[in-house]
Amino acid sequence: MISNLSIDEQMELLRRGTIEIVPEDELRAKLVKSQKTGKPLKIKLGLDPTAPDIHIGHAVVLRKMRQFQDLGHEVTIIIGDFTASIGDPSGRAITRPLLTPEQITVNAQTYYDQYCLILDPAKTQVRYNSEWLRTLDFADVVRITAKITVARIIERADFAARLADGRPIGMHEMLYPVCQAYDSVVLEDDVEVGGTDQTFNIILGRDLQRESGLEPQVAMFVPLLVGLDGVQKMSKSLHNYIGVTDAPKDMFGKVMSIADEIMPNYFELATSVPLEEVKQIEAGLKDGTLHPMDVKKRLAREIVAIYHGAEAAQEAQAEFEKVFSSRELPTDIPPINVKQADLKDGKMWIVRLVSAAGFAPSNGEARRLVQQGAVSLDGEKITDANAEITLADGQVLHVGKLKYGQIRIV
RNA sequence: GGCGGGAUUCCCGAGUGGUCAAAGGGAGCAGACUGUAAAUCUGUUGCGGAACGCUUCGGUAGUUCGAAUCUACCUCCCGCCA
Repeated sequence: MISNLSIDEQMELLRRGTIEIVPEDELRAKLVKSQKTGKPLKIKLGLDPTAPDIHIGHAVVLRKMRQFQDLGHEVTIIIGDFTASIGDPSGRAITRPLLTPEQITVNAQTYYDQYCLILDPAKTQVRYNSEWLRTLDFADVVRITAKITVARIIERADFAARLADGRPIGMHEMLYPVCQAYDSVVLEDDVEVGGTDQTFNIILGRDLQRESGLEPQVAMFVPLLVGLDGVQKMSKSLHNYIGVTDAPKDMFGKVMSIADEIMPNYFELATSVPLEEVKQIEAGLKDGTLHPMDVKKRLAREIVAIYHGAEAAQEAQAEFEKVFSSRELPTDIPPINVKQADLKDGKMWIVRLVSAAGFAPSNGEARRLVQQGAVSLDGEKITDANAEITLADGQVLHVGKLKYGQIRIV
């Protein structure tokens, strides 16, 4: 059912959190046509099944897709299983390693499970681009690539940069945007949504559709969500992400660790808090009537609630306040199993305990942590790296700020 | 195909025979201060129950009392010319 909201209202909704819609009047025209004919628009989203975990940065795009679905349109997810064997050069300074078919299958399944948290499965179609790309023969490839010039390809920012710096570009990498553009030709989609790193690829899709006699897709760009470090884009490989399947308390904690300055950004991109309210919050932060920490707690609640529900969000906040504000022990402390056989007269070397608990990757690291005062047992700090500690069931080992474990002698 | 340049630790990057587990910066980790924010300060960042012990400077084989540093071959990358 196509929404009967006015086109202006729809545009208003869809514009939220986008950087650019190319071109905006074409989107409007498509919406008008769809409303008149009752025929839903086809919205395309390409996913590269490389990182098996979806984080709230990806969610920005997915949530935009969800809006389209709520307005009655249809989403097609393209799992780039074929293109993953090329490796998306987007934003990459170096050539990506290739994935095996097995990895791709596993990742694609994980993806599916995760984006169902955001999208409406009933209005989501999933296609694998190997379906059409694998069957092309070399003559087809020549015919397609003949429509694109080399100058056009190397004007792409990351290629240009690599060229200038003397870093290698594989010929196959130039084919990546071509494949993605060809997906749009096959799909005959109306709109493609993507992060700004997809600018070139999506625009190329427009060109190739036009060249192929189709009505070109509208390109919608959403900003890349900045990661927890506040500097680089959120990404799994940079370890600065919040996964959509993260436990509520982890999600909450991660949000609390972001820089104050990026809060408005997160409100706009990662929550459904009305834009007007976001503006008020921003103003409140500026004139000091709102305390940044309170605002951040609200933000954390909003985000956790999207993926785990409001109740879990409340609990996560309570737990957070308990552990970090009141400095009490967390509710659930994972056990550290210590074998009776590893004890000598009931004692264990502190360094071994820390590394055996998995709190340090090596004894050297564990030793350092002890010496730097990061380790305590039952609240008592241990700084002697040679200490032999008498262990008992139920003692709580605390390392650094975040790591807790409860001794269990087995 | 010809000629030239290059590969160092998580990243960048110094290091041209011993004083090199390898400067400096980034990033990370820990501590202090805090709001698990930022900023700042301090310490730390190959392994090892730690001994000047072991393993590391693209790979292999050498030269040498001694190699990240010299030689040969190999692999990969870059540039210019064709």
